[in-house]
Amino acid sequence: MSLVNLKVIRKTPCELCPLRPLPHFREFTPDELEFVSHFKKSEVSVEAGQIILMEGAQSAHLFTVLAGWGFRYKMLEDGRRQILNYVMPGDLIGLQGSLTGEMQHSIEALSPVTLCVFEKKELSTLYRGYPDLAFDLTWIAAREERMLDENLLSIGRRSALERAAYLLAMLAQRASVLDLFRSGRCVIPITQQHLADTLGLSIVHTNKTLRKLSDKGMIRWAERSCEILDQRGLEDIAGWKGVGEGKRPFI
Amino acid sequence: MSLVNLKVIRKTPCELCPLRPLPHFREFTPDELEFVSHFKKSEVSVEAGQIILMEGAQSAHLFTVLAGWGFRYKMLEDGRRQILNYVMPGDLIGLQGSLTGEMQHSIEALSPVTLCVFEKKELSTLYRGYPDLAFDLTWIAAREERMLDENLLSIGRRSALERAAYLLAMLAQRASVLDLFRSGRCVIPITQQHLADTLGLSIVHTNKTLRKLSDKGMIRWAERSCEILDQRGLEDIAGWKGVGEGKRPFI
DNA sequence: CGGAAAATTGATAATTGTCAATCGTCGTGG
DNA sequence: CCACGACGATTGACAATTATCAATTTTCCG
Repeated sequence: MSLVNLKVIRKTPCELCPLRPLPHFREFTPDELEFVSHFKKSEVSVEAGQIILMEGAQSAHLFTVLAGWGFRYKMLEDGRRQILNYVMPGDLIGLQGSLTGEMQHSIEALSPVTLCVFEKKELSTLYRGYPDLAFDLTWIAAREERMLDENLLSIGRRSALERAAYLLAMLAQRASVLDLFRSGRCVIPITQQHLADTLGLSIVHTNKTLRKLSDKGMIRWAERSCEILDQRGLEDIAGWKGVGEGKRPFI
Repeated sequence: MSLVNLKVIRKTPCELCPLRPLPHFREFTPDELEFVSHFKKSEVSVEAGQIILMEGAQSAHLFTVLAGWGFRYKMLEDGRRQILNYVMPGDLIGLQGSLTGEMQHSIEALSPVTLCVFEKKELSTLYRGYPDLAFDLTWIAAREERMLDENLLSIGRRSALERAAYLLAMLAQRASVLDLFRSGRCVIPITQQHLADTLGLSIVHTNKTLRKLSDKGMIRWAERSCEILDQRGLEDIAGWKGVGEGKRPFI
């Protein structure tokens, strides 16, 4: 079981979900909202550094991130790690494992994370009774696919500097539509080791690459996290124009 | 419109689908089979080298590959190309574009390809009336996600030799469960430029890397395609044990 | 005030890319 | 039938990028 280190806490009613009011997410019908409210079984919190889902596990649950940052990754037998994508509030995790039986990747918390807990076995109820939500689930899977396509393009064909710029710009953009930067400062809770394992670079070369971005005044490191000072500049280096996602479903 | 160069040909009835009898695919109920039969509007064929779907297009259709090989890719503005994945019989293409409105990647035929044509706007009928098929669609999207995860791990963390071995072993495995190698010989219709653009390597280095695999007697180039002679050997080099997929849905 | 984890740096090595040819195959037109 | 051109495969020399090694230094946290 993969929930060993999770702490169950009280459940925020879906009607009061802090994410739903964001203009970024699609509206629910009252009917859907009620279903999801029942679909959500509880809420758990995880500390930074803990593993939320482990490759090979057969979890009975899936989760939506309510708060905090995490990352999905895979490892080779000799320990090399590749971070596949990051998860942040509104992201559904564990769907892949729920469908195909066994998790093919692991997920770890980057910061303290709060999760809504759903039961895998109730998915069939969702598919039978709520076709719009079922559609949303496919949409969500397709969105993840699109992000992976972008990452693959980046790792396969961009230089180290372009890659780093793309990654940071993308993270900043995803976070900003979630209104995650209340402080006005755009801070990503990540270490250089995480970035290296995402970019497919060594830690040393990652450091030297980030140094170039620092020298240009585009980012700054502090408190084991990265502050984005010039998102537009990063996008220019990457040759990437942020995706103007309209509304997006979530569960 | 993206169907400019497609040739419409007669429609093979789904009841006589040559793929369905394969042990690799899940069974349909008679009800589902009838729906899919109506869902399928026609059949088109595409020549090798032609583009099936273009990034940015808003296709009204989605397709299932009935025969032939193709590949999904993205390009940077300066022409650098990254192949994201390959498509082969049984694969659904265009789903991502159908959901999010616009294709985010292109798809090109590697060999002559035959496609079943479906209409995007009838997806809602599917979701409302056939929850099991809706579930399958999500499953299919999750499967693509899983393959991308593997590719990302490979490009990010494996050496050139390991990467090439992984890619060829993976393609051979996917093709073999489709019974694509009737001749007894496992031949992949691909050029070294395609492999290079998949592996994130230059064409020259790809050539030198493949040379090492040839020298070991694991592969052989002939007629602009790659014959796999020692699939197990490739898997060993890659440190990858083929996924033992059980039955898999398709539409 | 430690001690551990993260960030940084310089030197050197390994990997991979670029350039510039050459060769082979195959289809086409003379 | 052969010359020709296009495309793909191949090769060697050299350059650029990235990795590895081996410290330090800094920051964080108890």
